[in-house]
Amino acid sequence: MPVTIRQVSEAAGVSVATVSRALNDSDHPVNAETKQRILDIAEKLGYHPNHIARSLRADRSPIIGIICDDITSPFTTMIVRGIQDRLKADGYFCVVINTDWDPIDEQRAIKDMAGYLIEGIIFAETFHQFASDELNVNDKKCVFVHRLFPKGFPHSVIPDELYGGRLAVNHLIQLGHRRIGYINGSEDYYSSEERLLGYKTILKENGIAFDPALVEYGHFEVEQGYVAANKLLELPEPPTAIFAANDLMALGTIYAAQDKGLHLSDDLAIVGYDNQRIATISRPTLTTVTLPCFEMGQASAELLLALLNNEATDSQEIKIKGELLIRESCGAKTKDTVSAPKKPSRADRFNLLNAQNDTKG
Amino acid sequence: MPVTIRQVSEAAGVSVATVSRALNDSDHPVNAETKQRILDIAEKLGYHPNHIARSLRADRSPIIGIICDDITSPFTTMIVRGIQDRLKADGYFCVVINTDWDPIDEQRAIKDMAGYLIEGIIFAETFHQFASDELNVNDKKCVFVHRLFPKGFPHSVIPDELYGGRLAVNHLIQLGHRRIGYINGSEDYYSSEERLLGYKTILKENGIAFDPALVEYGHFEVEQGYVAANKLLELPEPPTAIFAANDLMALGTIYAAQDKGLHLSDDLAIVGYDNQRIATISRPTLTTVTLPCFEMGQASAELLLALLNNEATDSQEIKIKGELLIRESCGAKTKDTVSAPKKPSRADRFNLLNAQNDTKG
DNA sequence: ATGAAAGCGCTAACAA
DNA sequence: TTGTTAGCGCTTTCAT
Repeated sequence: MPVTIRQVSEAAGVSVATVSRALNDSDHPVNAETKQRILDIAEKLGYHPNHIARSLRADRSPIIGIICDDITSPFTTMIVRGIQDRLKADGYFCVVINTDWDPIDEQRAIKDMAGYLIEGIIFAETFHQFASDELNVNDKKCVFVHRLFPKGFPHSVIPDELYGGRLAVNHLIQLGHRRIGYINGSEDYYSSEERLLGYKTILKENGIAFDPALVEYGHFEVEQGYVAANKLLELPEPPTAIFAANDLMALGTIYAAQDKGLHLSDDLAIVGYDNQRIATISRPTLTTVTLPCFEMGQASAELLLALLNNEATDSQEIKIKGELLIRESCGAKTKDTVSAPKKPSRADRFNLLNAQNDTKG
Repeated sequence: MPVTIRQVSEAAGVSVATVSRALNDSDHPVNAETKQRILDIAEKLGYHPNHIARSLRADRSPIIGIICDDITSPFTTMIVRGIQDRLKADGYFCVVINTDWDPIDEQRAIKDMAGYLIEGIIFAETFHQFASDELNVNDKKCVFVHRLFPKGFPHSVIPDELYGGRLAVNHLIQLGHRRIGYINGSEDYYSSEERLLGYKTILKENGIAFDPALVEYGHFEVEQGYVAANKLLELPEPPTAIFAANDLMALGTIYAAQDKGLHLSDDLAIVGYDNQRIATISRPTLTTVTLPCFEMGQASAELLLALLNNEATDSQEIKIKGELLIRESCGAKTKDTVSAPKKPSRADRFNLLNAQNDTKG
């Protein structure tokens, strides 16, 4: 049976109110000695506050809900981690619910969370926009990170796609390329439009004419990158560099170039996007623009905290910039290659020492 | 302001007790008509139960804690998803806490969770074993999935490593290979020992003598697979097939073979382990043994639920079997290659229809 | 079949 | 500076 505030009060010979005040650094004055004694006794008795009782009293609980379609998506995972890290610093728990793209599920999740007096909800990479009614009813504070933005919910965090497109293409231009192909993402995506805009503007700023023939589209899979790259490489005047809208299509581009007997990165330079694991282990390793998911998660948590404190009540759309990671695929100087031995992680080192019963595989 | 049971009772002209009974399908008899009326009114008023109040009363909350080192590790993510899915079916929320390999953090996490009247904790891939005191103090029910097993906590779920090793090597033997190299994981890991045992037993069962020269070790990185594969391929009598303890080292093996001008999979067959994303996009795609993380997560949730119902009180170590996925790297027949176009996921299809404001990238 | 009321652990308004 | 007490929303015992 857990120790309660009452038991502490009896042990200390004071009232529960005094104990509560001492334990919570209340504004209400408490004698310093008494306070210390209470703290000691609480410690000795192994007292833990009952958050449930506290929440019932306060009509709010230190839990934030994260609703996503599937935490298993690598981007979502990183966003969730960013949120958790930021909120942990403020003492919040995170409840994560997957909806598997089912708006009905999402509605139920919102209801359930409301029943738990959850203070706010972050929607992370959930690509549908039907659950708004439920949200309005329960008028929770909420933030949307990297997803569709329903009307009337003005607090969101997204990556700066235009900037990312500029970063990638600028790098190729700086390396001397003038004829640069672009394998864009699906045609009507926000990200695709923005990155294409970045591609166009940076070309223009460098006095390079935009050639529509150099733009292909794919839906973010290796094979589609392969097909698109083949089209580009078979143009009468093929590009000397290709920017792909994600690392998987960049890998498809590598395969296409290999099949044509091109030498990477002399005959063809490639820049990817996302900085997924594949970018660090492909041959050549991929120069790529990061999709700053962790930072986006942190920013969304930060924004939610501001909302909970009734700051930042006006509409806010925060854009997070990614960065360019230079690896081998453009031939630029780099130290980050597959043949460089990796420094073992903290976990690895621990495992090496304590692996007797270990099941890591 | 959320609707309470009191408001429903007033609207229905009955006592709160009756409402509570009606709402909870209580054993206590309630007039059928009255019950229906209460249900209707609750529905109309938009009543949601306040879980916090309910938990305070019941002295337990429908929340399960998941403690892991880092949810960002792909295996951990899948385990967590498996847990969530299984527990969702029973109406539990999951709170996920990352400890970043810090045992102090883990202890604090356990304390915090206890304060939330959490019913049980699942430790998923946390590779240290210091937090046991805290656990004992709070005597929560707990299950360990794919991690170190502290003494005295007998409920665990792990992959069947021996079986996995047998699966991989058996496949190679069936394809006619007699000289099979093995790039094992770090030497003192449980998984390494078990898989090596699988390798040895299946060889023996097929009348193939064990040759220690065919076994190398690496710490699960591409580069270490590359180095180990080179050693094996430079033996006086090199293997015709190599089994690598994870997909990354299998990729290193592909690179080593390529650098030696070997043709995959005619000159060298390769089997990996884990079925990570890379296995589906490498060239050749990797035949691999799955690490059944999702299923392990489900099983651990199942086990915890049994514990909470006071079933399964005796010691239990559940082993989950992976399966062999046949792709290109052994030359066995397969339909699963990189050039096969992928069927768009449900999410993808949705996005194609609703991508106006989409930020996917 | 229904209701009244106690009480889960805590905080805060009010009293002393 | 400390104590007393009401009450958060709910379930359940006891009474009717």
